[in-house]
Amino acid sequence: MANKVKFERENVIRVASQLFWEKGFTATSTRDLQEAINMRPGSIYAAFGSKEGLYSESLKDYTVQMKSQIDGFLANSDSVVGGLRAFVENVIIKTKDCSPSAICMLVKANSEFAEKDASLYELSLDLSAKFEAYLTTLFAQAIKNNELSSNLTALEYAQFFQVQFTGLRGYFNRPGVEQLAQPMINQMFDLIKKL
Amino acid sequence: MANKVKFERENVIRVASQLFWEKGFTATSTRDLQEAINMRPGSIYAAFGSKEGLYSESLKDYTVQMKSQIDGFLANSDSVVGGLRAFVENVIIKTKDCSPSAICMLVKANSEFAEKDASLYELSLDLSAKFEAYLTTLFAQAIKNNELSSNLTALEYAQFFQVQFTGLRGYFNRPGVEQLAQPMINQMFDLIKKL
DNA sequence: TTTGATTTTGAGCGACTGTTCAAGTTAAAA
DNA sequence: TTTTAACTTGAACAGTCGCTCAAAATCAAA
Repeated sequence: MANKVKFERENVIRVASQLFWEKGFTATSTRDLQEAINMRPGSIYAAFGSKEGLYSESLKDYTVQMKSQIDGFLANSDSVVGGLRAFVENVIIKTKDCSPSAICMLVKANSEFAEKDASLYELSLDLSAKFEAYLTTLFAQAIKNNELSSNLTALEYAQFFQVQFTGLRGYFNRPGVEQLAQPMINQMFDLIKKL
Repeated sequence: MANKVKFERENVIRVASQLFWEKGFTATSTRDLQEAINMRPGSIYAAFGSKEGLYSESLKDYTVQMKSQIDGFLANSDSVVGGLRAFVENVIIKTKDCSPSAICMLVKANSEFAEKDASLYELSLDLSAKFEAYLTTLFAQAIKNNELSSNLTALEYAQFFQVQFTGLRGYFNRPGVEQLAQPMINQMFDLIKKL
């Protein structure tokens, strides 16, 4: 054997993720990254292959973090819908100011790569599909628990949730509308229960 | 006097707008633009000052086009809500394949510039606010016409519309979900009428 | 036809891009 | 202690970026 890898891979990816999330893929230069993660080009390219490779890992890690965040709120809630509501409130209200962007990194990726960059476009589609599948299992559980009616399928609830959540995050990506967040989240969950 | 301006300014801006809309500001190079609008650097910089200047004009033109598109649908509809529904269906279903992106250029701008580039960030916020004000006048008319209840203010309807519309456009920015568009638009307008 | 202000051209500037790789450093194995 | 494979470093490469400006082209006015 030989020298161990000095940097902590997970931590590096998390820092890179923050930068990519804030600035987007194209607008983030490798020199920005070098400074943020404190690695020299050679090490970065040995570990991740390319800027695209590092972004790819960052985006994957982002979705993992988001899922585990939701799981956390679900564990501390007595209902699925309550857990999701706590998650939405946390993202839109509580962690708004310490987040690199109000807009979901996955949504930003979908927007930035649409039809262009083959590999990253495919990745963002794939991760989006997997997240929708995950949400669908949650809503299936909510229906099973009689938290929600069976008028809609679990997938339809998941779709409505995504549309509403993405729309709200986009809307609150501007200054001076903070006091509208809670009422609009209330409206969102009122609607979900009445669908 | 002297030589006349050869290019047609409006047309150039419209072509540039398509490119910026598709690729985003950062990922669009001045050489991409040169080719698309068939102008050499000197002419572009004489006419628009900078890449940022051309983008600025493009984004402004985009919102003008969007407004006049809505006005067109309103003129051909017997109700405000009907006109808005025709507009939404046109954007999400009918012109989806001939549009540079499924996502609103203004939303893309809000996402790309958030907290970063001062001037373009301000511009995108300003245009967003003006568009919301425009929408609010439309919903005020709809309430006045008894198309919608007075449970919500015109502004609240406008906010709900934007959240839903933006969310839907983001959701349909992926392949293979086309057949869901009409039902989800129906759901959106059912909800608006029941708010 | 000549004039002259205006517009267009495109070579090219300096800065920055993603990436490479030879040389240096590290620490487990011998 | 020496060896050696793994890892880190940072100068530097070729290409692209936004942009400039001297020279050429253009055309209304004289």
